[in-house]
Amino acid sequence: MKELATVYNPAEVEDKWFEYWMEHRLFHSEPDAREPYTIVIPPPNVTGVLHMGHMLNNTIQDILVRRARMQGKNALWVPGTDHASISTETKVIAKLASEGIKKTDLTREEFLEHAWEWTRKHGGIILSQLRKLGASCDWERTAFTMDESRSKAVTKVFCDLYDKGLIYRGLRMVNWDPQNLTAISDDEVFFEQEQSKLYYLRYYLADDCDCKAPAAEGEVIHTDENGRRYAVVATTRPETIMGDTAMCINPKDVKNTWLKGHKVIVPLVNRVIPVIEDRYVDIEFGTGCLKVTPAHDKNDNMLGKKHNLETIDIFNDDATIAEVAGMYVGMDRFECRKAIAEDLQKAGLMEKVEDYVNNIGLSERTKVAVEPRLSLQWFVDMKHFAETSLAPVMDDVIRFVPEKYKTTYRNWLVNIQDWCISRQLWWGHRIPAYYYTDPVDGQEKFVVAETAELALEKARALPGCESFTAADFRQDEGALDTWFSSWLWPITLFDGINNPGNEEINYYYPTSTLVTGPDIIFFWVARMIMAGYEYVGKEPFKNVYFTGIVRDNLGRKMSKSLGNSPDPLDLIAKFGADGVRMGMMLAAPAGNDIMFDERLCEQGRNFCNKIWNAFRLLQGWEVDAEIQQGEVNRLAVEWFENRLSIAISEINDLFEKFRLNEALMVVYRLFWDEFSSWYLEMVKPAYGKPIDKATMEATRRYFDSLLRLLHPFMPFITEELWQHLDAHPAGESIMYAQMPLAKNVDLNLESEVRLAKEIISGIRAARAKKNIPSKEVLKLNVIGTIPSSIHELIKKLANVDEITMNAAKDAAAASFMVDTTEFNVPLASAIDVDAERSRIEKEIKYLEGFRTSIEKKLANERFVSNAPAAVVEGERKKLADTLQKLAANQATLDALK
RNA sequence: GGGCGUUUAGCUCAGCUGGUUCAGAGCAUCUGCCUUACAAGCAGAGGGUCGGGGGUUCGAAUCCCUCAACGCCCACCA
Repeated sequence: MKELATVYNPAEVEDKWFEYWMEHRLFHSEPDAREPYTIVIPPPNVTGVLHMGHMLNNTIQDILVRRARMQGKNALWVPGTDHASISTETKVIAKLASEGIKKTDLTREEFLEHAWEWTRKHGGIILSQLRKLGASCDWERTAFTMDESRSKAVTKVFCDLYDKGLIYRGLRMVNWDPQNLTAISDDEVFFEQEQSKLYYLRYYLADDCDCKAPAAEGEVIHTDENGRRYAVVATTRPETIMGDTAMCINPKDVKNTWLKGHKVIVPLVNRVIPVIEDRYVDIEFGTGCLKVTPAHDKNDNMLGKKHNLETIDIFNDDATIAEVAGMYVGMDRFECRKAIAEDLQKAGLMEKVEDYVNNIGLSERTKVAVEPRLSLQWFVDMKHFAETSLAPVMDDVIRFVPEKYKTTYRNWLVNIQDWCISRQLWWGHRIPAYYYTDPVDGQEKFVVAETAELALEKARALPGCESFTAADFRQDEGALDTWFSSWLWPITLFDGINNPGNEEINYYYPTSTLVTGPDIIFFWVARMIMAGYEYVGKEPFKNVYFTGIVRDNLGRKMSKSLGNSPDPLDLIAKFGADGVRMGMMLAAPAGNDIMFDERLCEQGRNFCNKIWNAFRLLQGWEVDAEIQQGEVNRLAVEWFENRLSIAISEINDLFEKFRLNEALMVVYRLFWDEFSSWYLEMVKPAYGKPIDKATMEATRRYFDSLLRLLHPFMPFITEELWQHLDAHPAGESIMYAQMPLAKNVDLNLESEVRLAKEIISGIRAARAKKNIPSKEVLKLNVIGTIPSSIHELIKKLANVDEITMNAAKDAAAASFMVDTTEFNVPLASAIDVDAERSRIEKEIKYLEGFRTSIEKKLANERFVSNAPAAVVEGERKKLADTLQKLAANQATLDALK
């Protein structure tokens, strides 16, 4: 073996091993007799770039999948990308715009060609970045939500749900994105506070002449300088007055009873509208008068339906004022607001304007204010799905980690709204609805079918349509919401829609664990559960692990706009993939946000180096088969076996609870403290001396076990060293080495070595305090006894050449206590009597206080009678120990005087 | 407006159904060491009245009430 550098260099080994894993198809899985362990990747946007959120998410998935693989399961992690309908279309439009091409200049086919080109060019970048991280996905299975197989399934499901009556087409209020010119679902709208104005508008009575009755008690009647009466309406959107078709008051509103049964005139527009009454109106808000614009507000629309009001849609698709408005035509909605406000002012129709903070809905993608709009769209009836998908989560058939998200999930399901799935976009799965004009009644109708041919067939069966040809049909121009394909992901990856009951879906489904962010619990997680029960009759996954949000060290969310998100690839270049993985995981408490700091990666890198150097050490040892295993080595070997088992049990438990950061910390400390700082020091031969065979073999075995435990977290360095440790035939990998199992623990041995370690630390502390070099050999006097089995160990690690038990107290020695036993280290130089005395006095004071508190407790009749016997017994033992310690300290103090 | 969560050492977090000296870990800090695996290291040390207040209890970081700060989700009264 050639000499290894003193510093681990990740760049030299990472690509090499990834290629090795790929070359030998070690990530690949096929159904077999083993228990499956399946993870499907939350597909990142096909044209996206890897960010820290992906890093965290995918590191966790990789850890789970690698561990499962090493536990003998048939582990499969399926990668893929999402076509991200709106996001990608927006990007393509922007790219075309930069070339001076407008989407409207292109045909659907031309546009899609550009989009595919863009996808081919940028798609897969993110997947290759994941490889850098070491992601052990079965890359041969890489899927795309819009590839042939997935597309076919999406269309099939649409038709099936339509046939079942669970998908319908209807005119509904939807959230309209006037930039992308498409409807979006409720979940794609986010709200932001905005500093705006509340405009108070005058609505004159239309029939003022016959209602001059004096104001009744509590009435608030507005009258202008000419004695004409008017109502005042407060609105944030004066530009919608052209769409007003009523004014509404609360029937219980005393202020406004004088308006009942009258008609008012819409300012500027001069249209006469009725005053209606509805309890919906908040008496306290503004003046208690609400202008009703059924075409442009969800609640107004509800009122419109209830009171049979006319609906005037005054906006074009792009939220400019439409022809029907009759004024301000072509003007942008916000321009129009300004213009109208001015005109109202000039016309004396503006009572006042107040500053007002309100929440406005913005489109998640374009950040443009959403326009509530009546529109013919396709919806999924969610009531049915809500019924099937609530119980499994509440009953932990599907386990949510952390559990708190069960509540979130339930709240959403019980208030569920129908899902608007149509988008006026081209990039996506085209809606398989075909429109035609019915020759019988001349009405526009449609058929839903998987293909145009089937649609034609279906239509020909209808009366009067027997002679239809393809030319009589027009396919719906819209595409489906991206999530309408994502919700099938765990099924379509195994072809479970097109080919139900096939071998793969039967084997890999339900998948084991889904790792994703809580931000898409509704978009994706909930809907996958719905689709899972609908199409496979089983839950899509057994566990859902929700990761936190990655924040910077100031607690700010990492984002492109803030520029506080490091480029993951830069981090990998700097610290190595293993270092970055470890840095992320150290900071990722189960279910909480992670406060990421580059220094964590530094810690990861340092750890790699520690592992590397531990390997260099044992690699340098020479074995002499002739020499016998000494007492110290025998003890050390047995003891570390114990430590390993204890740690393995802890790790198993932590993994079960998805507390991966804590599991990592256990391995970290096992390797660094127990193995490197203690075990290796225990068995390390003197310089230039050989080591016995038994110890060497045990040590190599332990190192091997440690590498296995570490491998899920740090795949590269562990593979590199595992391959160095022993010669393996080509194609073998630590990836398939079995995870070590816990053995029975010898508690007696454990406590003996713990005692030895504390004594050694005591001696080292005495050295440090007295500035005694570690090379200087000392003696140890025990004022009492310790097991003889640990004498040699103490001598070796504390550099002591003689241990005397039952020794007399020596006032001139440095002293310390472990448990109730006192130890003296005789010193050549005089000790500082004053300092020593004051230290002991302090100790005595503390012990006295402690004693008093226990005595008080034991003197308390209610404690003794109420507390469990074991607790009382424990207190008695504590008291006895304390008294013993006090006596020892007092004796030392006396001797110093 | 409704719901959920967080608050423990300088930082990031553990502390389960109250009770073993329970106040812990890692990092950072300080002191001493270039000891022939590793200075990206070794050895040692210091550091917190567990957000505030009240209550239950023999006993509270842990249970209850209340207040405060921060964060997230849902709703969206014009």
